[in-house]
Amino acid sequence: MNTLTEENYLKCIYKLSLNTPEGITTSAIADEMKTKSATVTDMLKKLSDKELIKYEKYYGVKLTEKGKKIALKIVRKHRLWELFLVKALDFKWDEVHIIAEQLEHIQSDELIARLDKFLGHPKTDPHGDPIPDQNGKIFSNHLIALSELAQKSSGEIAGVTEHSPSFLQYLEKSGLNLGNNIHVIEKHEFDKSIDIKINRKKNMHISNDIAKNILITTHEPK
Amino acid sequence: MNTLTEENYLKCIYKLSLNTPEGITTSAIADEMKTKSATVTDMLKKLSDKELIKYEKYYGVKLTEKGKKIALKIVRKHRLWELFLVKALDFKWDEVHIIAEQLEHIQSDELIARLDKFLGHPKTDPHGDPIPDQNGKIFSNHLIALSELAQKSSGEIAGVTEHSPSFLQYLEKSGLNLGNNIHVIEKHEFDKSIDIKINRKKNMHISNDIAKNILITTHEPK
DNA sequence: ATTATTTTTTAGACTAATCTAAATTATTTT
DNA sequence: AAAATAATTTAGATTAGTCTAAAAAATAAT
Repeated sequence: MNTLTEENYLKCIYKLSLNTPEGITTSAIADEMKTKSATVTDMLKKLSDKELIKYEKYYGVKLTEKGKKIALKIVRKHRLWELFLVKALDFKWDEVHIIAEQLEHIQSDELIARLDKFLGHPKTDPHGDPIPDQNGKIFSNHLIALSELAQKSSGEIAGVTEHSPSFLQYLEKSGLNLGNNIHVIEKHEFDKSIDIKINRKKNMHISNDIAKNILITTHEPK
Repeated sequence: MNTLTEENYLKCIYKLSLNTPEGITTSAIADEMKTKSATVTDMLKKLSDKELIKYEKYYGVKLTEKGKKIALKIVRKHRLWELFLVKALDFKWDEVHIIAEQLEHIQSDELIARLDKFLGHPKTDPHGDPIPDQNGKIFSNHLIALSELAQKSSGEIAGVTEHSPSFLQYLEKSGLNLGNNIHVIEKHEFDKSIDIKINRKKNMHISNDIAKNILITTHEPK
């Protein structure tokens, strides 16, 4: 079994590997974990001894299959708990992250299996992120950022790439919710802001900073 | 905030104080925590510095009001989570203790409040133990051990004082469930075993070892 | 292609929680 | 009441995770 800290490092490395497939740097991990590089180096040695990562000094780091499996299990637990908090306990989607960061470390395979069943074997969490299955497989329904959607075309909001409460609260206030249909009316060249129509009703103007953090599917979501 | 280990010591001291109101001994704690007396002594100093216990060398230990409040909050969380596991996730009552020991340390007052609401503000956990309220108040409906119930009198099963899976599984197999009506037909002097009738139907003979771990209320439980 | 800068690692130290062994205090026995 | 026994505390060591400061390696700049 791994310690809570080890689990958090694995999760962090997995998360970083989504954007940088090769050689995650020590400083990137230190940054994400809000700790110092020296601390990270020590932990990398430990994880390497356990064969959870492949680590070469001064080069960078990559999860092994074993490490990836553990990381995906933590992600699965995190997302199932987030959905539970929203669905069963009526939390709002911007309030659940911190609590799920604790719950994701509870050790019990039976518990995860039953939670999954309780929620009806969901495919995505409250932010639209896919929930890995028991084997760590992720159902990916190739999404694109709203900022990349062509003018005059449509899609549904399927997720977000930014999870801060302030961003999520902004979306909520603006009526931009998971599953909403979005039609791009016009894209403005100079600042990359766009005019959109939500659910064929409400018109709205949003900045590129917002648009690039909203994920769109051109098929039915969920 | 207190560490997980500190929380477990407080919970342990609280638990022991129910049977031994004054001066919990170092060795009793070491026994319960499955650790060594020297380790306990160190922790007692630490908890004493934080004013969570009153500690006098070579004498023993007692929770302060502050310490008791924290202990009761952990007990509250433990019992709410146990009930959640049984009610919502269909766990059996002998499977929930180990998982609840982890869940009880999740830090979020909002989470407890919502869990409590989700469960309908319950008064007792799946073992019949009372759930302390937000202020740490425990509703006590003065229970007696089945072994103390007089011959020819009746009551309902309201709880247990032993939580091991083997004991709970035995009860289940025998049809001795929370809320069942028990009538004492005869008490045998030589081995203190008793003959009972369950729910005015099934007759049964049980040993004193079993009877003394079953709690009875003479009024309606719950 | 040297030099300067940045990144990474090593070395040494600290805290929390634990242990064993030795010393101290309390309790029990005779 | 003194000796024997049991319980408790102290002393010193260990492991996990963290830090700062210094050394080493890699990268960037002139």
